[in-house]
Amino acid sequence: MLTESTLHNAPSSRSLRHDAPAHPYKFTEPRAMELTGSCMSLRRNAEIYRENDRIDHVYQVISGTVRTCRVLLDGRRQIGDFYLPGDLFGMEIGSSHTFSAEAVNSAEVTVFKRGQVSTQMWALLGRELRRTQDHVLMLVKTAPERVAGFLLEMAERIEPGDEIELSMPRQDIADYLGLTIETVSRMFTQLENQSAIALPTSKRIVLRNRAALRRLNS
Amino acid sequence: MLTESTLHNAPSSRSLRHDAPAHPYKFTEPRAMELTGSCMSLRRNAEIYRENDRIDHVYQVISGTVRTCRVLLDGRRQIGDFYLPGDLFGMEIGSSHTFSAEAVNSAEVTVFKRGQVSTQMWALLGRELRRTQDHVLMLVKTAPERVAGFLLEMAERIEPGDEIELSMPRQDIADYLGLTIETVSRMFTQLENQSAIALPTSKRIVLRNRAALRRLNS
DNA sequence: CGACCATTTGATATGGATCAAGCGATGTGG
DNA sequence: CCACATCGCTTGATCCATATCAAATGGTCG
Repeated sequence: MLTESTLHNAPSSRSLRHDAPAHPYKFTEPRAMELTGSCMSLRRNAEIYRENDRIDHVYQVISGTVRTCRVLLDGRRQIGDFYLPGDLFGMEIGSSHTFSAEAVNSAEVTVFKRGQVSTQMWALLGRELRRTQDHVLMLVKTAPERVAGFLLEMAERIEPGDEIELSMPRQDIADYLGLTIETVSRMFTQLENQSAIALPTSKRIVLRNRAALRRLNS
Repeated sequence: MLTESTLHNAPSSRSLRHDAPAHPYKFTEPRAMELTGSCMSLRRNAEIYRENDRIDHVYQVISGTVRTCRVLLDGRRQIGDFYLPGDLFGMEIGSSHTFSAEAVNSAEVTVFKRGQVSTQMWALLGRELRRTQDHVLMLVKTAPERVAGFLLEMAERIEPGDEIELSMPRQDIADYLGLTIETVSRMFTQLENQSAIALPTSKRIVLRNRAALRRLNS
């Protein structure tokens, strides 16, 4: 089984990206070091791997949140998925990644050579497929449905409780749901007005009426 | 390797569906028989398997086209993918299907027990994941981009030539792209006006300017 | 021919994007 | 400690792409 290495490596500060497109995806952060079997500490927006990089590792989130994404020529960004503590990611097929992976905020990640997790590969790939299929379904729904679905999904993944802490900023949610930040924000306040949720702070969400959210989620 | 059985079975006419939702998904067709290792002949819109059915087979398209889909409560339908001759489908993880599979038009399909293709499972699953990821990316684009992308994708899968025969009706294309038939139709005529394509008939498409399509596809 | 279905075309409505401004928290320097 | 810039989020006003509603066209099969 997977074990967590005790090694800790500060992210290297080599290979800064100055070529990032303008629109919403414009970070200029150090690229994370790739040390097999070790635990990497990542700063906000640090890259773990990049689109087109060779695939030869699998990663596990120890703390924080990781996102995978692809950027279109014109700067539109699509977030493939969010990975929370315990989740494995980096599982793609072929010789190179079609997504890049980045830390949403400070995070720790354990890196494995693919061979080390070969017995889990099957389950991993299946989980990935299932989630991507659900993502497709989400993208054909209306804005309130997508946001309600997102909240239910996060609630389910984080805790059994009714209060959740969204680790990602609005822009990430928007890029995951194929909406704009303004629309995401409006949907949140709309849900709040319907008292389906409460927003003690912008990142903290209380699910006050799951049934209403499920109804929206259609 | 996979071999094509010579057995031919007419689709059974048991288990007609009368409970189908109203909106665009309203077929009332016989459900296909499931005979292991055999070659099934399917009529238009015949079901091959249904959402929530137990997963225990893998299928290969011999002739015709197959679509996988999911239907939301309110009747909105999402097509997961189209499968053309030679393609394997039915590959999902878990105990039951999250999609149903149906013949787009008359089709022949060979059925295998999962064990028979276990060595291909890995590649299959990977291909499926990759295509689903591309589908997600497609769904965040604009209507002209989606349609251009769809045509390029089909052209690539069918032949090296510049003329393609779309086996599926506009409604299926619309449900695949998350658009309406009207919008799909308008995009076709728009592409025709830009002489990026020609439409000798509504199902036959000549790619007259792939570069223009690729530019749109962004 | 005439019924039926798929597709196209046209007119209008609308959900979400875009553009622009306001607001609240956090941090920095004087 | 307080101006004041900065950043992420929210709110408002307007616009536009695509949906919706409705009708015309065309193709197929009896």
